[in-house]
Amino acid sequence: MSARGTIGAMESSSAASGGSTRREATRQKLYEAAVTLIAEQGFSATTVDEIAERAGVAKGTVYYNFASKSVLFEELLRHGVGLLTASLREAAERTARAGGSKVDALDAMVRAGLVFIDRYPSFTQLYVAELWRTNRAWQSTLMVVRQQAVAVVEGVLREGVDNGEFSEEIDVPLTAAALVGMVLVAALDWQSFQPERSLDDVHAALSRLLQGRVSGSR
Amino acid sequence: MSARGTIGAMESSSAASGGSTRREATRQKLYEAAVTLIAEQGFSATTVDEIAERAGVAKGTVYYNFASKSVLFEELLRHGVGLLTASLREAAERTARAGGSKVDALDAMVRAGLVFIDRYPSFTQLYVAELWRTNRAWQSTLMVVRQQAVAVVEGVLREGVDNGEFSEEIDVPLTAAALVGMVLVAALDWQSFQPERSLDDVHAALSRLLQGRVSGSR
DNA sequence: TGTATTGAACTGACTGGTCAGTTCAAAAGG
DNA sequence: CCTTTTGAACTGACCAGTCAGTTCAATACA
Repeated sequence: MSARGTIGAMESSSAASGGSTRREATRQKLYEAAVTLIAEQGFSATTVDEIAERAGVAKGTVYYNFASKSVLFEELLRHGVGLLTASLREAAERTARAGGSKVDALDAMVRAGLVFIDRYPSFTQLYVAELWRTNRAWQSTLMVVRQQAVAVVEGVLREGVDNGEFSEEIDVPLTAAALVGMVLVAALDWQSFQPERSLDDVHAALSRLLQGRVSGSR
Repeated sequence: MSARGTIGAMESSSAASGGSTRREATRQKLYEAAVTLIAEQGFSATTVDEIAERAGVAKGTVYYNFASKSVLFEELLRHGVGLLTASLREAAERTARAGGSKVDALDAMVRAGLVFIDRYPSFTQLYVAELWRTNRAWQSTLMVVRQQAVAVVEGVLREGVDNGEFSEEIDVPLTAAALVGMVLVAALDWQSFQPERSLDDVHAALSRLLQGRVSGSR
């Protein structure tokens, strides 16, 4: 229905390991249904019946394809963050190959982040909502997966410090977290409160902030 | 148990309007219990029985004091964000009175935000987790309350643009959201993953980022 | 002072409903 | 034929909200 993508388009590689295409297709529909419902309502408030209904599939099919509701959710998480990490890494490498600076790499990653959030807003919503919870079954999955994504940003920062482009005084992990937060919150606000704005627009505003071109007038 | 504060300590002013002290005290205990449980598990996964038990109160008491589970939650939200907004506003005014620049005001607000999150980590967690959900009963409460907080930051940015301290090209609402996000995510990460660090430490790192002292080496 | 009265605050067993997860025979699908 | 899907029925746990009854503390009264 929406023009937005669904987490996990990309396994055209179903030949390997013998996953049947039909099964993969219903799994896909289930992911898609689950991600939007859980983003809207939260995990506990979303029922398996709802997921099945939105996916246009019988309830039994859910349990034929996934061991439980939470397993379905965990696989969703792993899959989505995998996509994000790959996209960030690709952006960093692309600028590196083009001989760009580390600031350029950071900027490219900001854009990659925005593109991701634009494409998978529900997933992002759901991820943020769950990340800082404690006492949940999938806490560890979430931690692992978070570290993968943040590590890419940290890597670029560290390289920048090493080659003198960034100050030695910066706190790499904390700065990385802050940057991720900046993009995350700005993008979610963009989606929620001014969806008419273009990605370029948002990217430009964040670039400015990133490069300290805020203070100091025109 | 924890040294952390509870949302809403401060109504010692029970004399006015005849609010009984006893009732206020149990309300307080219920807030305290609810905020940590919901932060840990989410709204739907937290039962009223749990809240009552942790507050050391019978279930009926919850319903004597609040119309429903979600009303309890909404009042919690309103109360907590009220505290935050007041604190941000106070920080901005304090620097203004001391003749500080707008960057100083921003910096003071970053610190105020960190202090708040340090004091009420559960509340912050819960707030982030619910803010971007749609389809929820308290969506509108949340929006109102969010706008109050972000508006304070926007105000300072706008004044800075007006007096030439900030570039006219900055996008006020988006930059405000990005700044809030920066502090929020950095602070939550600090709490979750390196709680041993000092507030000053974290504040220094964010200041550096805020003032664009990241690129350009020592 | 001691005692009775009153209304607010609190209690916890109970109810009606919901939901995750199971099962299965039968029908596609390929 | 072998895999996958269907859909409906069922179970058992769990949970929000209710309500008749109890406690508390303040005030009135003797």
